[in-house]
Amino acid sequence: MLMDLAALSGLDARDATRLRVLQCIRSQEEISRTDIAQALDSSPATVTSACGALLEAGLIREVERAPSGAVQRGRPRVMLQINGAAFLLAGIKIARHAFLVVIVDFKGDEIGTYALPLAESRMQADALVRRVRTALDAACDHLGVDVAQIAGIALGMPGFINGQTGFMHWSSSVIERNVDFVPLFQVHLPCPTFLDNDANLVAKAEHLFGAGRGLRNFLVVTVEHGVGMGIVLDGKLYRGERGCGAELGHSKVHIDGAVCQCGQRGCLEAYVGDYAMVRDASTGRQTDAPTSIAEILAMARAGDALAHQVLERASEILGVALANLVNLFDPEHIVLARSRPELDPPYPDIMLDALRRNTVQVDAPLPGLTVRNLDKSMWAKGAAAHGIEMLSILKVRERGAVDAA
Amino acid sequence: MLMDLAALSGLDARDATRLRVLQCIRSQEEISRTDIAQALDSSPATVTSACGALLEAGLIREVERAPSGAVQRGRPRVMLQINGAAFLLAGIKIARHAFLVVIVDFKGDEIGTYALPLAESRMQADALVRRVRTALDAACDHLGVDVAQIAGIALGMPGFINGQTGFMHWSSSVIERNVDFVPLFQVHLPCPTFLDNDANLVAKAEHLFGAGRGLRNFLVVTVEHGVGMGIVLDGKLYRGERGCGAELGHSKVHIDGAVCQCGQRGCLEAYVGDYAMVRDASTGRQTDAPTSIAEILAMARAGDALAHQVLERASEILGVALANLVNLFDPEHIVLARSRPELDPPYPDIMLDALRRNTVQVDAPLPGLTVRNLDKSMWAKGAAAHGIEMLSILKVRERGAVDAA
DNA sequence: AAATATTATTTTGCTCAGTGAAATAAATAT
DNA sequence: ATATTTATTTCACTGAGCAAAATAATATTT
Repeated sequence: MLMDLAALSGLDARDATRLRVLQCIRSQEEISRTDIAQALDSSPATVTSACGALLEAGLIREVERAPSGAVQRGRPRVMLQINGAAFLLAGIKIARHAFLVVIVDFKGDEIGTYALPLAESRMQADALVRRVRTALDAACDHLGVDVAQIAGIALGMPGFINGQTGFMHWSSSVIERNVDFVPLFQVHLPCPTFLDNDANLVAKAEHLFGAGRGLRNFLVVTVEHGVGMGIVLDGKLYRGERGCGAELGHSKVHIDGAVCQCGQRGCLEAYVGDYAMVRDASTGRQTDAPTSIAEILAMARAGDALAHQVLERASEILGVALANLVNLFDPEHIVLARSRPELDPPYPDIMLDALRRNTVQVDAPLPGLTVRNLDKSMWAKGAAAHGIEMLSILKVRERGAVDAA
Repeated sequence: MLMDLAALSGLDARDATRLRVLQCIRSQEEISRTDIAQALDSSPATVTSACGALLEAGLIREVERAPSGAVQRGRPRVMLQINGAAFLLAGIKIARHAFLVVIVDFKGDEIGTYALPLAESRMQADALVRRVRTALDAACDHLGVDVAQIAGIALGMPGFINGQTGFMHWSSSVIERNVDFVPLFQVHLPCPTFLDNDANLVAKAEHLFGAGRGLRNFLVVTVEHGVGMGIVLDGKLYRGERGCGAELGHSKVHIDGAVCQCGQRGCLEAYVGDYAMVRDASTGRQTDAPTSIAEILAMARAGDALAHQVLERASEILGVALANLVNLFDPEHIVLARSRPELDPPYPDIMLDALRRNTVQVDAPLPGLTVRNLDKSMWAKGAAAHGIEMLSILKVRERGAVDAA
């Protein structure tokens, strides 16, 4: 229901069932065995046995409190929920100028965050992994957590990365190309470590904890310095054949249009990315050129025509880009995550209007749209979500091994 | 491997296995049991039993002829292949001015085609289904096939259609909206009948018989009057949440661009669709306005600047649109199916160049591109492909029921 | 308070798809 | 002819998931 289970390596049918049950529980705040059976369309007997294993492993727990709402006749259902205390996990976003660490528990609740500033934005893979260790230790120290309690680490990084294998084809944060990080993780890090593209991880966070909870088809569009996208289709992340799809930021919105940081022309992010808006709003100014979206907004508010025009155009183009996504993917929902500050009126309306005017009209309502702030911890939380998912698999499998012994 | 089997209604595990084996055989010209076991990653025992059922049902057959190539030691493998004679099937494309019927056998080989011209391009659902019956009878008559031999019918129609349920939300060929065709089929047609969107069906045809054979992620782009797209992800057709995705023709390539037949502006097909090119190449001409792509090509060849410019622009825009698809979907392969006539040099190169220049650069090679002629029978063949797939399911299940008795 | 009704969960015995190992089949090599 | 090799089939078994029966825990009725 939530993830591609069959594709997970070395997971037998029983583990897959347990995992499905675990994810069903996670997708609700709390749920009874009967309801799980119904949700997964399987027999109560199967659910009982899977829950037994999960309880024994400490991954879930029974809730004492009576279920709220109208009291029913008959034996009351026992609600199950994720046992947050099962273990801790570190999500780390490899950003340009810092490593952002968030420590979460198994339920996804945040224990705390920590940022390790960086001098250089690109480094050798080996040095990067050592730095991750430094960041982890510092974060634990800062938050009063024993590093030994951390059961897993998940890293989010821009670039083309195969999240299943931990192989990085290219990243703006790493000097080398084509690096297999797995051996590096094994040498330098104290626990299982996972790596994936950062936009994918935000999609995963939305899928597990956010607006995408329980949805099968939705998109996450991230707008900050550049523009990224995560695609969830059929309940699982779509990565493309070579692992380099979802490059919305470099889809073309104009023939021979504005120059992009990638060197091509007419890329979406060359109009709506932070850097592009700053650049465009600075054109022709000798002094007082804006250096951030906040400054452009302030200037527009103060009546500056160019600033207004840049914001207006970006809003419209982003609306059109979202409309194109609706036309192509027809998703259930789109999450638009953009960095602060939020845009003032009338810009959001310009975007929504462009979205509406450019989607194919059918009877069915448009997909839902959630606009949310993409703060730094969101990225790291996405990494954590990925880690939770991967660790769930490990733990369930581990438990299976214990059973067998 | 080839299709979402679990999603098929009422198909138990055994039927699903048989179907997987059947599709594995279909995906190769011929294949031995051993190789099937390897391809499906299952045991030879399982394959033996599945093949037994399929042989008994007459859906496959053993090939007598010794396998070609170097003669091996040991017991020679017995090659299996689809038994084309298992049954016949009619694929029917509901086009604007005609019903195009193609009769194929179970292997997908064409028995023959037939076109029934239509006076009106839109009609009531009921009348349409009656006409389908007329077309079927006429086609069988014309091709010397007994209608009773036809085991299934598949219809392809433009519009928003749920291919699983046979429910049509909207179609340009039908006057009503929101029609459930299943009861109509039951009343008027002599055998199981399936309905789907036409671009999806072309994708299916490519998947079963064409350039998409054995691929998991590929796109089919159709360019004729308008622009359509079929998306195959993870081995199955992606239809979007509301069944109205893949509207590539109405994705926007210009803000406030050319007017499209859908009423919006800047749609891809308002630049590269046949109607748009004819319109644009006619602009400002009092006489000798072209009425077809062939005429525009002839004019360009004769040195007409406007005709050349229209062709050049359409080629470039189509290249950019394809690049955007690569950037978003990162498919294994793209099939570009366009109606005759083929474009002369330099237009294909302009398109390819635009494609290359606008895709995100990674180490991995670009997805493959097949440009193919989209003749009328292709659509109908797509319908037939869909019908074969659905009928395979029915037949396999039927056989299961016989076994049980 | 006891009996009854109702709903949730667990237990039990069974089914059946898929498997590994052994048997068999069909060819080549010696 | 016999040994070797490879493909396929047979057979006994495993194990996931299920239906039905049993049990548990509650509310309602008598």
